[in-house]
Amino acid sequence: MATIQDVAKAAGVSPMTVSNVINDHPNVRPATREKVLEAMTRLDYRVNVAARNLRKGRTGTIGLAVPEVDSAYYGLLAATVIAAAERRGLRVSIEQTASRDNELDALSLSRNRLYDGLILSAAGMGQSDAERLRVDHPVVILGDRIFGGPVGHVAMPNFDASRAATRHLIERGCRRIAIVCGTVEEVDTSSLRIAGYRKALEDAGLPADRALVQQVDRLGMREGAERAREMANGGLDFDGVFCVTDSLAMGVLRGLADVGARVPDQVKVIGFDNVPESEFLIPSLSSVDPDHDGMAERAVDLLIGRIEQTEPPTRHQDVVGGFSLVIRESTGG
Amino acid sequence: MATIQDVAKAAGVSPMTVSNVINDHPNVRPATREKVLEAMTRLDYRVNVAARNLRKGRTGTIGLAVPEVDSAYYGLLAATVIAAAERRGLRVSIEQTASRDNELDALSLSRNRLYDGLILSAAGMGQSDAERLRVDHPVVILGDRIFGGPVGHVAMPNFDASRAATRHLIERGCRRIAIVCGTVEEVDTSSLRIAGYRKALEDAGLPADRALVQQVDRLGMREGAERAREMANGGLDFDGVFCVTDSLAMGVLRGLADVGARVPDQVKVIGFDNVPESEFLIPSLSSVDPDHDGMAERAVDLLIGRIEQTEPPTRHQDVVGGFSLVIRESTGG
DNA sequence: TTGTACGCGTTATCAG
DNA sequence: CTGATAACGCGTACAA
Repeated sequence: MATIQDVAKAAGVSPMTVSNVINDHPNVRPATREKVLEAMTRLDYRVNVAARNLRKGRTGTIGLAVPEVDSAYYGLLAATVIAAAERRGLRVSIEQTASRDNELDALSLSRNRLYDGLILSAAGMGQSDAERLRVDHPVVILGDRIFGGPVGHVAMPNFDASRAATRHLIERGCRRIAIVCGTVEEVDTSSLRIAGYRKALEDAGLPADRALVQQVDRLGMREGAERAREMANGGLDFDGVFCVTDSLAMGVLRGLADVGARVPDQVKVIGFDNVPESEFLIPSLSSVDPDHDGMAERAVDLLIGRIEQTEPPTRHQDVVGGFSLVIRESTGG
Repeated sequence: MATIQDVAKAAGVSPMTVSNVINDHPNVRPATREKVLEAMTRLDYRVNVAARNLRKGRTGTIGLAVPEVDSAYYGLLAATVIAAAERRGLRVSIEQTASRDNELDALSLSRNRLYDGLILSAAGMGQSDAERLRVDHPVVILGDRIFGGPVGHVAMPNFDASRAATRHLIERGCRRIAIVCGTVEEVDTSSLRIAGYRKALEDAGLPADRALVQQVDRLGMREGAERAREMANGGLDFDGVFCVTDSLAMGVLRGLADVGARVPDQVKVIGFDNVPESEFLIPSLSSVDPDHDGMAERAVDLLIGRIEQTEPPTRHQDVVGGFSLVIRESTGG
């Protein structure tokens, strides 16, 4: 593999000149530039990014750490972040954190030195881990659970959006509304969404029946389907379901179909995330549409601010995204 | 940011000893090791991966380049490759190629020097690009289109699986079977799947009606839905649809619902990829289940072989994966 | 336009 | 056997 020195020698110039050509620096005579370019193609030269990164201390790449790469939501999130970063001239490398011990690996792991900064979509991280985030590397959390840590933080409008989603079900005539959510340990996505759900019930003067709060281990389709069947077969009385993710909702729709419950006639269902699939389900799924683009933009901007040092790296920043409701067939369209 | 020198100084040893401690090399007395570890925590030392990579010429990470990160199939693919690589002690960084000029960027781009090797899931790449793959870097193509290039290649069982899928529709009584596929330019996924489809029709003595070959720009849900509606509204006579991806099939199911066509009674639908969503659709989607795990394993193994130089880096290797049919409601399963 | 030092960890070589 | 010293990987900032 040819080095910049080889090219320099072949072109009869100094390594520095080759570097100048590569980086489109001015002050290189056209003739010289030609010679260098010719030598580069002849030797099939490629810059050694490791060397460049080492010297520059910058990589032009940010990392995006997500719990899973194979869920609709995180796929959407990744695509949105990539688009936002690209508009700002940054590349994105995605890494999956799930199979490793925990998300903190992605931070503490020296690996983050390969990135100018890291956007971390937290899932299994708790408040207690917040302090461990006190790294000198630029980090922005995209998601929930972490509050007040020394990092940037772009959060979903969990409470308000969940309240709105639940209110929508109420407006459509539901009186016994279940929520399917994750197990609640501390302040996290599920607990905030439950709070919004409860608030909406309270606003409407509906009783909060604990039996209607259905917690599952994973927020996946399978868990949604199983739980929906259990709810129906177990004789639970409900006429609406608010699912804290669309994946859960997809499963719930399927589970309800399995037990012969008609949606939206007998049960109305609304999800959260508005993943692309929602529009094409049968019935199509009503969902909370968080402002994915806006949140991704904000996350990238926050991160750039930290990278550029315009923000003290350990300062806390908090941003909450907007949302809208997308009403489709599953709530009577 | 502390360097290894700083740690050495703080611990009163040489940088070399620190390096030995970091890398668990023997020949370090426990007492010395302790001193070094203490200094490391005290200074909050993190190895500079850029420097290490530069020196070692290895990163322990492979790249995975996919056209999109937000489709069910590529998400699944990524998760599978990550799992396979992890079993072999390799990390995976995912990059999206779609928004850039073309997949070749991922190769020619110097960036690949950050990875020990690259698994490239080709989509827009044609035979003509094959030669440009003649890089000295370890590359394995996971997908289709490229044949005989100087790279490893793990292909889907396109022909056989498509034939089997179509045959399945025939066995279920379909006589007018449409195929929804991508636009065909050269030897690619769609053309191979069309060939398998045609072969199955031929085997059964069914005529090949060109009107039943429905080509769409993108293999996405929206395109599937639109096309299904057009087919039905346009008066096309069909009682079965083979979609070359599950995403297309999801859209087709939705499009058929829009026009009131009952699946599987009036029209049977089968997809390709067996993405996780398929199981939970209503109706659940029959699909070709390629041996994702096996293919990912093979791809990673091929790549490792090239990285370890046990294979000449420019040698061509070809592997075709296995498959099975998963029969669900959409074909009367 | 070029020489030189530098970024930082590791490999090779050498001394205790 | 433990540890130190020096050179190296390769591209770039800065002074010349």
